[in-house]
Amino acid sequence: MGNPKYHVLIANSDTIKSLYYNKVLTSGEVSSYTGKSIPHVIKVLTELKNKGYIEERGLATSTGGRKPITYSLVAKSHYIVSVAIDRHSASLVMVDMNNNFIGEVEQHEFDLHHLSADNLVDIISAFIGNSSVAKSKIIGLGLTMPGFVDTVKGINYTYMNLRDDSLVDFIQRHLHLPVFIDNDSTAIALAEQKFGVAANSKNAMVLNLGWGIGLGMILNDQIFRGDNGLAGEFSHIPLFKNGKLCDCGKHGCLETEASFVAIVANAKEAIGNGETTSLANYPELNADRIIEEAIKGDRFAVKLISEAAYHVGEGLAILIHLMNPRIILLSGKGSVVGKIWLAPIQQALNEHCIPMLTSFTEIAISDLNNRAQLIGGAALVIESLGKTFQDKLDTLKAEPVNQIH
Amino acid sequence: MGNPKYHVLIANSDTIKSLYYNKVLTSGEVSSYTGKSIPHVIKVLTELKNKGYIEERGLATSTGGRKPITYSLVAKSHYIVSVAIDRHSASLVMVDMNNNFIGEVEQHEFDLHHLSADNLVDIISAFIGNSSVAKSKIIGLGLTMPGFVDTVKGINYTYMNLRDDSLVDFIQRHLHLPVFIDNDSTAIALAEQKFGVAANSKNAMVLNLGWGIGLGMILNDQIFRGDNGLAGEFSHIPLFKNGKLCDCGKHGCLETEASFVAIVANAKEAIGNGETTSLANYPELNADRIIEEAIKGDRFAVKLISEAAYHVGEGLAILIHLMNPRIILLSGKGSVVGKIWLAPIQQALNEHCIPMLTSFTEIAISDLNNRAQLIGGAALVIESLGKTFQDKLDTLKAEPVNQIH
DNA sequence: AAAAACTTTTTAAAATTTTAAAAAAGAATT
DNA sequence: AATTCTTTTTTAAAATTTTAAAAAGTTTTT
Repeated sequence: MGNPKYHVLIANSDTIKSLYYNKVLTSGEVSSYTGKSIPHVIKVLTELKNKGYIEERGLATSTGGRKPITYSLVAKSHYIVSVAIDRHSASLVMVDMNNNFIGEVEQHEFDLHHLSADNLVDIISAFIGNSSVAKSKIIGLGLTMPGFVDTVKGINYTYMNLRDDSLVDFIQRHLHLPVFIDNDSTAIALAEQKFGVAANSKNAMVLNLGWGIGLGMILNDQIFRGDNGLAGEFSHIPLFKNGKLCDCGKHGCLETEASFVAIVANAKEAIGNGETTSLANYPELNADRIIEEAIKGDRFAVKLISEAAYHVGEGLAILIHLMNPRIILLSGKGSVVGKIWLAPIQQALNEHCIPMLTSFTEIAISDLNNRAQLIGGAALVIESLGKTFQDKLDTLKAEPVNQIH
Repeated sequence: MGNPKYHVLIANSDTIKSLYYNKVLTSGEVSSYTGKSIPHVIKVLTELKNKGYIEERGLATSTGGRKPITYSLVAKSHYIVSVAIDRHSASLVMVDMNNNFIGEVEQHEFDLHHLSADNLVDIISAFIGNSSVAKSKIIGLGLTMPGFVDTVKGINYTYMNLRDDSLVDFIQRHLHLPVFIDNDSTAIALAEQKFGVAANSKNAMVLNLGWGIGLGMILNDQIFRGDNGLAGEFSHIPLFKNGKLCDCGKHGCLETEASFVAIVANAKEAIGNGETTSLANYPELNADRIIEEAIKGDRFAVKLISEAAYHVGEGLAILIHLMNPRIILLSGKGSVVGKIWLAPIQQALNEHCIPMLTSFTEIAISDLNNRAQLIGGAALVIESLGKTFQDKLDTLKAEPVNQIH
């Protein structure tokens, strides 16, 4: 069964993680991240260096003493495949051990409802085959997508639900690679926690402003997924008595007033009533077009987003009362026009929150934007190094992973 | 500085905690709770036994092998003072190391808005003085109360806010005991996690059904307090467009429809309109009277609670979408009539939740009832053993705790 | 009743990890 | 330029903790 790279990565997972998330660290810094003593950390670093996993990166500056040696992971020693799926497309990218994207992000368009697990395996297989990276250097695949995802069982109850089989097991069998799955919004939160604006926040709410409004949560420095991985259904909290039917079958979900689902519906209705806007020029409207026109300055597009933003703020007021987060971070594709969301959200919070609570919570805009989900998918694989990864290899003993190499 | 009892308790805090929460354990069980090997655990247990902290409790049964020795904490080796405050009273009790209440629970009535820190110190001081327990055997005091509580700074922003001083530091200086403070609902959640129905739930929402509706959260097996200890303001989530003014200054809080605040207001209004109910016999109505009459079977009292319960259910529907808890536990004084709350809550969830989510969440009723907060206060002291306790002793070095002994 | 099977406890050796002190390297000060 | 101070790295000893094997105690089976 044994591929030695896994043993080394798993046995030293805390050190590997700290270097992956921080790029360049001194032995002292690794010591504080891992909670181990410096002599011990230096022993581990030396061993990892000798095995080719990490390399020295020169001396750091000092304020009056010996300059510390810095270390980082050897970027091209291993790779991770990140597959980010949304309701209408998949993005695939190869990520190296310094969290760099290798080559172009590959895009595929489809309707997620009609995507089969076979289709997906073919897409990923071809991507890996066409890449410049030897398959033996790939340590795993991070698959992130909307829906009710059980990360432990490897099942997405909403999409590609295989009944008798787990989606993750299915893909693993065909690709002979360890595969890890997570919800798209959770992946975005993970990316923001490790590489984004939420990096130093013990408690953060990360909004995925997309077709719906996803929510990824960082609580007590941990990603929170709920008891079955189904937490963060912000889009479907029952908030309005508007009678509007939601995709989920209920009425009055936040999504019916506050997401691009609502924005597009409102746009179409207003255009039908003769609203003068550049949006009227498009035969078919979607989130991307409205975002584009809002950036160009179309007043009506901005107004539509602002109205939705106020309703998002009403939902966030609830969230703040319940969770008392350090930061609420606007991320996902809609955050490209983050500034438009900001003022109405703040307005809603002023009206609906206890002032003491809002005073402790900052509202911020992501700088990872549409790369967040892909970064999160790769981080998901790194994050699972350690016990989760070992358990996966153990369960795959009978049917070994990576036997092709 | 040193009182040796603290050193032993702190150095072996994981073992002490596992025994306090589980009463009687074998070495193997302590090993799995603490994550240490059996030879190591046995060494620790032997040492604690020799020092008089724990004792053997005979052999446990076996299904075909050597019977394991069981251990528990020596009940009378040390004590904890638990002080549970609500809006109108304080309860004090002495708790031994087996989580037994020693002597009677002492009650004091007041309006919390008019209680000063000096008053409180006097009450606690007299209670300790009148108790049968030697002060040197008391390891600490757990103070639990409503309001915005910062457990780290030891401040309650809502009540007894001393401006230039922290409430906890103030009490410590006067009692010469380590003091730990927490929000009432959080304490109840802690009690339910360690000794109640939520004991085996990784994720639990514990409702404190009282004058307001408090919420204590257990997430990923940890008590969650938010970034500043202000999480769980379930009572004040803005949910209704009813225009009703809430104590907090906002309109339409959950509390305005779903708590005993609302129940009492609705009762008074209906009685004014001639409603026939045994509640009409009371000159002054409060939560306790309505609960009493509901238990006796007064139909109107039951109807009032049921209406409030439905609105609580509307709030819980939001909570389930956000948190995907394993269990929602009805606790606090209102849970004495838990069955009355249950059906309307379930009804609201059926109407407002995605069925997949409700299928994973159980609604249950506490069996700790009004003892929960006191148990939680004592558990708070035990839970802080380890780093938190050590930090407290360190900051008190200059002004030593327990120097009186 | 003796043997076998099983579980817990004890013992001893091995490993991991930390502490403390010394050495090395660089910056600041005289 | 030499000295002093600071920080990092290395070394060696001490401690903690685990692993593996043996011993002890109970129950089940023969």
